[in-house]
Amino acid sequence: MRSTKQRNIILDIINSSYEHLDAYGVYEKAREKIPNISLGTVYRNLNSLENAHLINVIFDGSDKLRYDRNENHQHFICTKCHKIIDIYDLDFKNVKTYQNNLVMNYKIVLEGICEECQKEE
Amino acid sequence: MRSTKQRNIILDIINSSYEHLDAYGVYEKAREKIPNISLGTVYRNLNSLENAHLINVIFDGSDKLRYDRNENHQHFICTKCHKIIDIYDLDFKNVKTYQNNLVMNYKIVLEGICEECQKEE
DNA sequence: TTAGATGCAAAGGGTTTGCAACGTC
DNA sequence: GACGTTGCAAACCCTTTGCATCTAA
Repeated sequence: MRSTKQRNIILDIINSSYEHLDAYGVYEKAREKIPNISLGTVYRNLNSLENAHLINVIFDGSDKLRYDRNENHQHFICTKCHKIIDIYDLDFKNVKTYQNNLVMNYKIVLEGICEECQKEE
Repeated sequence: MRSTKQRNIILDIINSSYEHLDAYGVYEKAREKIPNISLGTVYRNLNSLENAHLINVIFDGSDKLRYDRNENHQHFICTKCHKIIDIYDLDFKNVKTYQNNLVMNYKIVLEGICEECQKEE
């Protein structure tokens, strides 16, 4: 993965933002630095940065994906307005509320390479 | 939420399946019971069943959503082939592998209603 | 030099939606 | 009878992709 001006700026935008931007939000911020950057470039870089584990994707329950710093923390996501709240102090025993947010359920996902895919190539 | 033949069958398909079907997969199975059911009806019911917390949505990293029983368990998701493996015995301390699957990272999401949305209506 | 990256625009495709007819309560 | 639900098809819109050009290494 080469280092390009576009890729560096996109990574910097995500690393310095706490807004959990979607792809278009990243695009808008990137245009402030590179006015003629294309949305396709933003999408391609978001994908490659995520594959390289340099950023994270969040599915917030809406129809678009959102992007986040690669930093050890968890999320509360509102199922009504899709707000994402960072959690740095998760106490996982009997979480019924987090701060003043009502927790209805939780999801834990382990991500990785399955047994079959490890065998390939 | 009314009880309809379509909705009952869709719920039954998900409750009796361990395949983590996507919407089209649910549609195909539903057509075996109701040949003229429409894909729109499947989508609408998947959404309303999920809002009612009767089923769960899984984002597997591909471009489509997948649906799952509402039962207390967790998932391993392969980032290459998007296979989903049910986890019933998660030991959350230092998970580097789950069975023979290589775990690269994990995500914990609490879902619920945020403080602001609780005030509305 | 050359393989990967970009800009542009069009295509793709999963999901949503408008509407008339239907079914549930 | 009122209103939620369905079937159908079209629209939506987020995301991907083909291609010529550019650029990092």
